[in-house]
Amino acid sequence: MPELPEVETTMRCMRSEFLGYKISSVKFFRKDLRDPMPIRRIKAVGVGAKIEDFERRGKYILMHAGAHSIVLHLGMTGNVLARGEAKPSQKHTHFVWEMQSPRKSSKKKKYLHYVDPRRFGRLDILPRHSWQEHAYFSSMGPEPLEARGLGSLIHKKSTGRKAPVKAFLMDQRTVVGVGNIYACEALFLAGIHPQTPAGSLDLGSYKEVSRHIKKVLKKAILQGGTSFRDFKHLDGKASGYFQIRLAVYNRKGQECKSCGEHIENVVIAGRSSFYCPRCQSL
DNA sequence: CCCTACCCCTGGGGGC
DNA sequence: TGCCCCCAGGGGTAGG
Repeated sequence: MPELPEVETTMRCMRSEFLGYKISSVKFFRKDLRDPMPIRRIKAVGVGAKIEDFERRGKYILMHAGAHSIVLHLGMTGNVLARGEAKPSQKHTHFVWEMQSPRKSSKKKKYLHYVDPRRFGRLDILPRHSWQEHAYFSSMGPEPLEARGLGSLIHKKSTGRKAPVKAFLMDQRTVVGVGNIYACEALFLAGIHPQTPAGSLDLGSYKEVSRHIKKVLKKAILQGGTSFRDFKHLDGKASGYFQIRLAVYNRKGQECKSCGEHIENVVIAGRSSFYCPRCQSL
């Protein structure tokens, strides 16, 4: 599971591999991920379509092709591979699409493999002209790296909210793309305790959190996305190599890099949350 | 509406 | 070596 940086990295890799390619045939090895996959529609209108544009919105990847947009979400363990052969290279490969180069001279086939052990991912196909109106997207918050005045936007939404600020930030209606890792990291950098009621923070605090959200996401994108076990680049190599130095996430009991205090762990809205009790006092 | 608990699923790691 | 329990980057839904 990728958060925004991993999804962005995957989308960019897909674009560089497959932009302008036609989906020439598809093979599915099961019928559902988290939901049933629209296999008939993919076969009916996806096969033969040329992918003219790639885009990321929140944690979704969009492949725009003709009158349709193919939507892919990687869930927690989804992964896209670009390979030279159709044969699945690993367990939990759920579909393989044959991709045909737009250049006549290139007769070498490429194959898009989708691998997802936990199958929390999602595949759908929507009308291209109205994809943004679909429930996946219609209530999404702003893109953190594009929105202007992000701190003010978030602060405005926080009015009256009693939920912990960390849960509030991870809600995709507040702002998209912030998952468990980067929510912990951004709150640490901003010196805010993750259990602080969202509505009790002032504009200045939200400006500061927003600044750190952007900083952390940008840095992760530059490094190809943070990851632990499942996120890989399209060539199948693990990107742990690029792993970002995390200040608090997954560092329970270890020393805070800023003050030396031990990092603590608490469950907030069902998600494991890490913070420094001295740097992030309530 | 707001908020939390629970669920979907497989696999890895630690304790015994 | 094996078993068992806990945990994991997301997000939808049910129910208080």
